[in-house]
Amino acid sequence: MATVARDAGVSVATVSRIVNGKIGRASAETIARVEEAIARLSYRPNSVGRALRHRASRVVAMLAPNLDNPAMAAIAVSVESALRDAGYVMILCDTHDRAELQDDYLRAMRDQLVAGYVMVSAVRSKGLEETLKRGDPTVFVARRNPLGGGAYVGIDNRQAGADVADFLLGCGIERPAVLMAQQNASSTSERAAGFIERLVARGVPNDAIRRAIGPGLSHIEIGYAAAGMLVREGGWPRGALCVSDMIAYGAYRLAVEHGVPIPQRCRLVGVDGNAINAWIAPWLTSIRIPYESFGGHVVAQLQSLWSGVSTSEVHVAHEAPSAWSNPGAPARPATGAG
Amino acid sequence: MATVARDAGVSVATVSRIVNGKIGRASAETIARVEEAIARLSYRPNSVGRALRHRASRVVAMLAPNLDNPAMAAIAVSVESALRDAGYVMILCDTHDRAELQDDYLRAMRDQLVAGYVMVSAVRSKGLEETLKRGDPTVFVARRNPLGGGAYVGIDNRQAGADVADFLLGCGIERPAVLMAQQNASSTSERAAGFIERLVARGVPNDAIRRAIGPGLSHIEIGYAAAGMLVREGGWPRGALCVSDMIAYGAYRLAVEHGVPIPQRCRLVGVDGNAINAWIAPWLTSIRIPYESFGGHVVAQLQSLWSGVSTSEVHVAHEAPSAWSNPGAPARPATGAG
DNA sequence: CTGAAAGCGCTTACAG
DNA sequence: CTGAAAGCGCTTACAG
Repeated sequence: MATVARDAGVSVATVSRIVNGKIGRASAETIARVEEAIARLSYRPNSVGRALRHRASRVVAMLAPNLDNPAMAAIAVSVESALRDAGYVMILCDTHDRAELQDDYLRAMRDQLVAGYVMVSAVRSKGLEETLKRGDPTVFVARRNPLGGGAYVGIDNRQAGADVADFLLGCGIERPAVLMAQQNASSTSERAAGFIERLVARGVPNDAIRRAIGPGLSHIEIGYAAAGMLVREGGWPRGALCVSDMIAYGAYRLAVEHGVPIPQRCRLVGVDGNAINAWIAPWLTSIRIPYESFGGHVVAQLQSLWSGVSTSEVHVAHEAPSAWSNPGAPARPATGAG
Repeated sequence: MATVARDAGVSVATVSRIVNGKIGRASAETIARVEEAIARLSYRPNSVGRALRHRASRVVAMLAPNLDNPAMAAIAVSVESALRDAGYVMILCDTHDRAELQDDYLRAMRDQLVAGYVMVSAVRSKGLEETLKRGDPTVFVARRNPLGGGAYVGIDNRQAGADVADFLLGCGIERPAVLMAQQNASSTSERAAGFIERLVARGVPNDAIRRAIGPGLSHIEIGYAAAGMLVREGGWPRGALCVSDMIAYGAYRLAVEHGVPIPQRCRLVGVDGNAINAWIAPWLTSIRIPYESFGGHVVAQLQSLWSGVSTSEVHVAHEAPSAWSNPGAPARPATGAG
């Protein structure tokens, strides 16, 4: 910047103003000279100097568990792209769903003077509490703030669960089961709750709804284990809600091992609608969550926080349960007929 | 830091030295006092101030196309974790395989004073040329430097292709085909080349090897399209190399639509060995690339570059073609018997 | 309309 | 063994 200033015969203050578009009645001639110097020297403002001065960078931290999950990857892609359009870049932190790692990252990100935090499926932790208390701009995605309150982007999980209940009942499956995780996140437990509530409301006896709860953190293994428990304690159900697509994948593997045809013998309904399903999981019905639209909402929430506007939860609409459809064609909503 | 200094009754220079462990014969008493102050005030050094002074941050930029590809996600996870262990954080830039976006990011990352670049499947571009000319620490992953030279981490793609040729021949499939992408990356074109070379070397007439080349950027759609071309021009082959798992997924979809049983009627062999295959793609044989080990190699390469040591290419060993195996159990290498 | 100066948080020769 | 001072690249009240 000093070089540009010298080259253009002005002060660095002037260069700074012009670079930042703060040209309240600046002389057109000066502007031209400076811009010419900038171009000639191919000068680019240094983000770090700027960040130090502002005490905030144009970097946003995204903390997420396991990118291995296609749903997480989809969120990351979407948020990254939306941030970029808004002039920010994203540091990706893989927390593996572990509180200590989350806190390590939270600290490291603070040292980076990040402009905000995107917490995907955050877990409760000391550091999260402090971040929130400090008032740092934070938006929660997919899983609500475990400490309550705060900006949030996600679907109405209870409704999604209810939709699956309606769908399975509509398929003539009168005693569907539910496969879920032991470590309960708000999102998946709400799906299960909404599912069960609706079944009960429609006349299914509460104790006729079989619940299988798999241990661990990996949803795919949870699905495999939960399906195993379910089958051991009473055979394959005719249909089941898997609270995430990954859980459905795990259950599928067991079905293949048992030679149980899916979906003919047991209809599995997942939640996420991973893009890959349309290619290699013709057997899966899933509630699609439009993760590709999450980025825009997350950035809007952040911008509200930055400008001091209070934010509320954003509920993105999910889609009806649907299965296999033609590539390129719009998703074919499954009719109740199964 | 000034606060800590005041609190401990020393200068900021002293605090800085102690924070950075530069305690050449420092008085133990001073150290204790400073550390106590640091703890009391829960002081943490500011990365941005540090970066400005050093003119280099502890941030590494990773530029990758489409995280939607599980292989890319696996690389991102691995690199992120290895960087973290080395005290760095990772900015993730999704280039969508487009040169202009890659250049935008390269510029933005330079402004961030990133310590290095991890280019996953980079494309040739002006900005890449400049970055390299400038001598910025850069390591290429999966796809070689399109401009030649440079640090690289990946498998021996030619050998992988040859292995698939041996495998298919060993299955008694005498006229296997190959499905590949039009936009040729070094990695996938080397796989195809190694495959064909080996087939020819083992007596398959060159013009008996059917090659299907799909257009576009999305490997899954490339696979679908390429399979379509292949089938239209001579029916389903008895076996094929798909130069990536995603391409195999695309081909699989067409097979399902055609009612062609995979692998009985047509054995598909992919490359990547995505973790998900073991759960929902029992029909796929794949060469597994141990992406989980890439992070360590990438960081080692970067550290060499930082310390001015010249680096060479790192070739990670891939695994033999294998299919469906028990979860938790070691991958069962497929025998030639099919 | 523009410049001089202070300061964001840190590090590092240079003195002492 | 430790401190005063300069400087990394930028922004912004304050003067003029």
